[in-house]
Amino acid sequence: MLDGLEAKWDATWQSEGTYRFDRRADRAGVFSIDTPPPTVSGSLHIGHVFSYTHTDTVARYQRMQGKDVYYPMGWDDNGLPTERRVQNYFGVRCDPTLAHDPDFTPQDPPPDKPVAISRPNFVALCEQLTVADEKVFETLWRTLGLSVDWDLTYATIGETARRASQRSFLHLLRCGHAYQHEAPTLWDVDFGTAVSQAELEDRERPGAYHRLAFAAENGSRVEIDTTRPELLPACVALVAHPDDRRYQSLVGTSVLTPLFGVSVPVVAHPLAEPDKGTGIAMVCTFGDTTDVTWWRELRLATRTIVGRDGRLEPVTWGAPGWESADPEAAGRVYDELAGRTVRQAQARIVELLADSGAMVGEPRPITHPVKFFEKGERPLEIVSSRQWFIRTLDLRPQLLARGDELEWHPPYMSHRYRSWVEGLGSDWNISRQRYFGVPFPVWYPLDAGGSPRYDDPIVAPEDRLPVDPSTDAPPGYREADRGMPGGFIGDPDVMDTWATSSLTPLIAGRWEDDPDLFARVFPMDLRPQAHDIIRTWLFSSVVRSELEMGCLPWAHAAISGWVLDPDRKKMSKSKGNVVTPLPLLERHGADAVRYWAASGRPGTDTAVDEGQMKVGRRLAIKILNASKFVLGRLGDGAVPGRTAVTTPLDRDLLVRLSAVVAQATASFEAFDYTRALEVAETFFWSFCDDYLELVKTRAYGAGGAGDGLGPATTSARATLAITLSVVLRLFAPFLPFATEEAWRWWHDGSVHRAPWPTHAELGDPREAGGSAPEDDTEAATPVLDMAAHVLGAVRREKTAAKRSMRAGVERLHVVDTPERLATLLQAEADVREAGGVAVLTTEVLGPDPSALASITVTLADATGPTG
RNA sequence: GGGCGCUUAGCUCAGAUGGUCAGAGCAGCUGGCUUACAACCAGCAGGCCGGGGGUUCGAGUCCCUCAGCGCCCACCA
Repeated sequence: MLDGLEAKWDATWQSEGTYRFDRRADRAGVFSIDTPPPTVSGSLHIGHVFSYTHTDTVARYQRMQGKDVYYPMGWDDNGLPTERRVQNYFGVRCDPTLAHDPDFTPQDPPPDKPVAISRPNFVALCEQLTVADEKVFETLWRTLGLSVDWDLTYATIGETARRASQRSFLHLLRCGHAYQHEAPTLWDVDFGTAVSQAELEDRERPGAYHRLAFAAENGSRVEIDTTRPELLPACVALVAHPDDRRYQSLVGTSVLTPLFGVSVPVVAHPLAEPDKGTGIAMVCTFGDTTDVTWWRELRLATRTIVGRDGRLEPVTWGAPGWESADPEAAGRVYDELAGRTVRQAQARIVELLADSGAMVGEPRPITHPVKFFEKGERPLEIVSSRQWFIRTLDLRPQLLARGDELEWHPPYMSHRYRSWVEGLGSDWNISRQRYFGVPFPVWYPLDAGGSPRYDDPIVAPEDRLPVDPSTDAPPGYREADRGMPGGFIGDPDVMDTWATSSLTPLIAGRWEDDPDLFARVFPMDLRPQAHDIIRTWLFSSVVRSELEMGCLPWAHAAISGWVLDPDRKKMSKSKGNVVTPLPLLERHGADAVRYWAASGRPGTDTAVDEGQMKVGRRLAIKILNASKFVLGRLGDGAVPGRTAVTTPLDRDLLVRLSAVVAQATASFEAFDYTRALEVAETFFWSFCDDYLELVKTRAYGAGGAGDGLGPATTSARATLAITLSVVLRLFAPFLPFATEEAWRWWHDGSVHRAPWPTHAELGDPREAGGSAPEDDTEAATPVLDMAAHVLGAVRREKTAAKRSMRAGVERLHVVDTPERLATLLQAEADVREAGGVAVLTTEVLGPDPSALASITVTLADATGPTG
């Protein structure tokens, strides 16, 4: 019954342009969504389906509310994940020193040993592969029924995105918000690139304290603890807390490093922790970020030894900056270390220290947090390099204010943003020493000696963007001048992937490329995203919008949770517990999977639950069945309207439905799609179980034939039609396929373009029936509740007697208050029909306070009555 | 070390501003081929709302505290 609906309606929606953005609306009439561009080089997993469904329910709701929904789809294809995938897929590696080869084609099958190719060739392969990946994603999204306008797609490596990234960078450069700086940089030696604070993660790693003895001027020994003895040659000071009495007399003096005999000052700084190790620490250039702080604030010397490849670089002991009490001895020791990785060097220097007697005791193993690039496998090193930065530290007050201004769903997610902004330690490093990314649109002139003048960059003209300085020549130069003395070189770096992703509100809105469109969609209404990238994507987007536009990029941030595996464990490739969505979609259908996704509340981590999907599938089937049934009762004539609803039971149902509409609407306005689904579902099941059973017969019409229908029948038919229409629309955001199918059985257009139901549309059915409009507050026991109550008693009795639901009831005797009995009698005929009751008698509850209401059911052809 | 969230029937979870709030759905059990629906329907059973203390006439619902679980952040000596 459900099978095949996905393909059928996807094709119809596409051909009818159901989700096409129509740019006639002004900003107030538009609901714009800054859709997260999924990383296409990653594998599809169920988490994508989860959060994108959340957004889609909101998009569909807004569309039905009459908003022109701007719902584009981006593909995040720039950056490291794509590079890695291309290297493996084609068996290539990028060598930026090579020239572009226009005739290059990748080998098939890929060679065992990677072929070195130029950056333009490499980028072309990246583009080729991502296009194929994007097709796979689009197919999945369309199967899932995302109401995206598929004419509005962009890629983060695409021309629009490159132009926007470069243009914004040039703006920042002009205003001084971007700057270039040679400084200690967190460096991944395997990827050969700098990384930013946002891409770090701490991992607990085993290490060891090594206690080393330095020689003080007075001949005594000063002992420090270090986990990185291999950095001893890079030691530039010892540091203690200013209040630490043990070391106060040493501060201001110098000590000699063991093995290398370098004289280093003993200094004081409040960051030194008296109870950590011996309370006095060795400062190296650079072992960790605290070293950088000390080095910068105390203006210490610079002696760097770790190179970009993670190995110790050669050093000339005795040369300026490398003075030693015994340069020859220092040189001999250092020769043992140079060229080794930090790990190898550590093993060797520990032996040398032990032999020299400078090691105090044995190394003491500990575990401690070590900084890693989140995608990396080796601890980060800190090396000195030239990088581009965006000033974020100075911006903190504005960023905090913007965070308060943004409406967070759920609200507590704002804490993560706040704590991130408050904890910022450095400006945002946006340059990466990689290849598949947006290049910096600058060149550097070469002086007569062929050295680049970095402080005098040549900036690309904005009307030429996007440019690639590795293949394009700057204004006033010819390509032949590249690399020649007096010529130029291009900036070799590309931007951090977040430097582009942070502009998605601008890129998706076609900022400056299409100012008319941009004015209609920006600032966007909604940024949906997961909570793990608040510090990266959300944060950086706020930064860029603040600097570029001086406002928030969106009004609302809807933060979705993660999908956990069925055992509630976080899914990860390494654990092998990643759930792929396609088999689930095939097994249960898109509506069913969407139902499961929508049952995950905003911000809540949710486990994959096929049981929920089965429930969703059942609901979708029920909707089709109930629709078929209702439509079958409506007869051939015109469907009567709301004014035909006169029967108390029917009016009661619509009152209840009106409340459901109000709740669902309020929930959607608060981005609580789960609640909206819940209230619709609860109503729908009771509608099927009780109301449909009660009016089944009446809706047929007594004599059946044509024009002789009584008002009771007309009332039932009107109620059924109105309710079905409203219910289908309430479910449309969640189950777009089943609702569309049922809707088109009796409508021409799409349910997804139908107006969202309103209270006004349902009206006040009491009023329509001409009775007691003031009755609202004193509804007493609604007719439907009373009828369902009695019907339930009849069912219970039949079940207890192990009889069929079709079994007749000889006599039904109800004892209750006069008010409740009166309510019941308003639906007497329906109750009797639904229960198969021959005789219904009532008895008013006596004044005796101990008297109890009761229902006595006497089954036909059966034994003992009970109550 | 700081912050945030969670702890309610076997399972997954609802329970605004404290007073029909002890709920739903799965699973379980008992029945029924009821002319919309057997991938269905009807019914039943199920919990001292993590522990302790407090505020209140009254607390899953507010405050304090303890214990687990999860996540985010943090300067690697």
